[in-house]
Amino acid sequence: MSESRSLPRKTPRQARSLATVSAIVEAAARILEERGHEGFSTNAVAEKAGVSVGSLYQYFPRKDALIGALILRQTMSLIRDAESAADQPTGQEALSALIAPCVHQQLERPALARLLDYEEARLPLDAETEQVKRRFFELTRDALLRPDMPAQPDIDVAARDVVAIVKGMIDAAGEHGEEDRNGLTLRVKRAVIGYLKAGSDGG
Amino acid sequence: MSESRSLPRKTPRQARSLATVSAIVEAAARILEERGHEGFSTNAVAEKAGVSVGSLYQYFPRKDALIGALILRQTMSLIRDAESAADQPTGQEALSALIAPCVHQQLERPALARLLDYEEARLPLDAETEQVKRRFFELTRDALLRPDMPAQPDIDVAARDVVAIVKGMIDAAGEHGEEDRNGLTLRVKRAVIGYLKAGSDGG
Amino acid sequence: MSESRSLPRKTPRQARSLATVSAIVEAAARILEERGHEGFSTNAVAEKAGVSVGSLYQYFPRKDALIGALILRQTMSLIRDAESAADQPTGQEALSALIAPCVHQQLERPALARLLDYEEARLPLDAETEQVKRRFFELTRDALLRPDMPAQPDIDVAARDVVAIVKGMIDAAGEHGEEDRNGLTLRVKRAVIGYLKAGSDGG
Amino acid sequence: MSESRSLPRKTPRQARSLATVSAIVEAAARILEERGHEGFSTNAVAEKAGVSVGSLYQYFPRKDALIGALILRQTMSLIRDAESAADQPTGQEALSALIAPCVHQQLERPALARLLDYEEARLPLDAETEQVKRRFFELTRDALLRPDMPAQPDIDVAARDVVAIVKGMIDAAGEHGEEDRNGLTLRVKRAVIGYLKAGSDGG
DNA sequence: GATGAATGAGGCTTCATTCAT
DNA sequence: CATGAATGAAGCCTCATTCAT
Repeated sequence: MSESRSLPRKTPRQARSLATVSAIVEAAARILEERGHEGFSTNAVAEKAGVSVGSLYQYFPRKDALIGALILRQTMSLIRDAESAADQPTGQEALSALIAPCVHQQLERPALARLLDYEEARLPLDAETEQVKRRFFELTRDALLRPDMPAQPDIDVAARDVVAIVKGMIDAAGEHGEEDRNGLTLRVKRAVIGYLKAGSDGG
Repeated sequence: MSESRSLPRKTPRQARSLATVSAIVEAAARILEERGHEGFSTNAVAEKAGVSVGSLYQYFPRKDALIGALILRQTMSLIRDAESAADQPTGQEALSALIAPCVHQQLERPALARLLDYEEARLPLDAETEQVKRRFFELTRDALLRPDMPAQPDIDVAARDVVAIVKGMIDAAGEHGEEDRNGLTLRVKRAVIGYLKAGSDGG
Repeated sequence: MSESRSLPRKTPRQARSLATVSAIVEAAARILEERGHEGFSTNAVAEKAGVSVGSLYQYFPRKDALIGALILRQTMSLIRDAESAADQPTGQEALSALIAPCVHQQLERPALARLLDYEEARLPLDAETEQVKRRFFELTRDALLRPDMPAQPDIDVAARDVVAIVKGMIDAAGEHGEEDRNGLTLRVKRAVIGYLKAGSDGG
Repeated sequence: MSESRSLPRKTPRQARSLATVSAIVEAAARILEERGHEGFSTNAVAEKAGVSVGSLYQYFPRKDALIGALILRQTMSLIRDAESAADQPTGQEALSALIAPCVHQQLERPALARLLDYEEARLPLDAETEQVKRRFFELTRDALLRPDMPAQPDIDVAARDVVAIVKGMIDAAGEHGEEDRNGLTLRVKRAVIGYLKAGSDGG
């Protein structure tokens, strides 16, 4: 609905266009990582993608749309992995299935993750992205409602807090250059469980 | 003592200039809040501060120095309040004394806090700021070492995680428009305690 | 081949841009002549060239590059004419063939010549310009080595002095508003011959 | 008459002021040498002179006046030494007495000399400076009129050419980093004599 | 007279965006 | 559709000059 902000101005029909679009998006990611916000210019992205600026503007009506597309790409990639949480037998396992992809994505490209985080807060996101993000929240909420999880007085607040804890810890780890994904995943899960337990008995 | 990045290029000698400097810093804060990064221009800051750009550059050698000064100001303000943690009889109370000022600062000016957070990661901080930040970390570490706190296998990791949890939760709250400071403080503390307990018995 | 200081940042591929580039260079020359260093601004040059500043910066990465290109243009123009010196049968004629183009260029646009002279000393020249200048020196040296020229104890010193004398006299003439090119050429040649004769017999 | 351009706005009566003025002028010289035109700012000069900008403007109404004063200082210093030419018994000796101070001044501070040369051409000089320069020209003319000098068809043209030759050679030497003053003086004299001889017999 | 804080016009340069080819 | 030259508003920053203290 507010598509003008981040969706490609024209949905690519041909394979070539698809390839172009994803080359551009990946180039955007790389420029962002390598040069930060300061060096993130449409010309730089086009050059790295091996296309002309004109072509870039064929698919992305404005600079922000590039970031929007990037956010969508990363968020969808995250949710694809996180969906498996729904299939886990226990809450504990569901939680792990949620945290692991987050850790993975953050430590895979920490600089990118951090920058996109910032952008997510700044930019008006398009409907699709919002929906994907909502889905992640729901998965979290559902995991917390599993029978093996400590009961929470307010499940929405709990879910929000859990997401915040996960985000906060993982982000700090990325910034700190941490590389032990399993260790980090464990610590994050421990924190979440600790929070849930502490909250279940009236806090 | 002096750091090219964020310290005033000229230490103000006259009363007039002291006023100018703080007017500029506060103007920078306001512009950042109201217009975000995009609208944060030296001219805008100077105008809002009621001085000329020239004056601004008399005290801040480059645009980034404004942000640096702002970060220092906020960090020092935080630490001033947080120092009381050292005087608390118990770890529990020390923890509260640490969390409360964080919550206060974040909810007081959420947009500003979030933007400065981003800048802290991006900018090379001057020595003074680094030291103040280290001090906050030490206060946290000391609190966790109190006898009434669950013992941690690695105190530094624990302290870092605690800081990350606090930051993550408070930041999310600010973004979400939360206003109940006491409630938030309690939830954060609960999360921290939960994490510490979960961590003390080997996870 | 490429030199960051004065070569166009982008080699023009289309006919359009070739025209743009030379329009810019000529505009630079004119602005320099009409307004001197003080009035030599990129905006002024762009305006006089009838293009936008952006276009100017598309081809010249910095202001100095404009001057560099101008120096190269003038030096190449000079050498093109001076090359005929190599074909002259006698040293006397070769000398004339060297001096005449210098006089021509200086009196054609005296203000420009003088300013560029100053810039040549100030700016780091790119490889191509250096080479062209070296070529001029070699032509001079070769002329002095002809059999009809008085033998010199140190041919390099002699060549350098001759170039200095020529430059000094012509520059002064330009500054003085002299217009009689033939007269000037003769006087300069006389000075050079006088110097060479005086130097040949041990000084 | 056109005093506004370079004379101190107020003639210093007190010893202290005199000291201040010459400190400023020398500071100007140093800044010019060390940082060239680009770094030559009134603030830099004031700082190096150890006075405030305000004080500088007390004595020099505008930036150019600094350069004007510097030119005057150097020119007067030159003429002071060159005056001895008038006392020499022969033209040959008078010529040497003229050339030597030029060589001295140029090689003493080559960068400064070259920059001032450029300024002399650019700036409207005040009456006093003009007069001092004229005096140098007269000394040269008189030397050429001595009986032991080759007769010249046009004495003014000859004097101008001689000055140009001297300037050209000495300047090139300074630029080239030459340090042998005696050798240079001899070569310059040889060139001048050569020119004069060549000119005396109708070319 | 001296000081140095303040001014603000103006110069350099970038970069999102358009559009002729 | 692709290209890349062109645009020009806008941002950063300097520095000659003034003036209140």
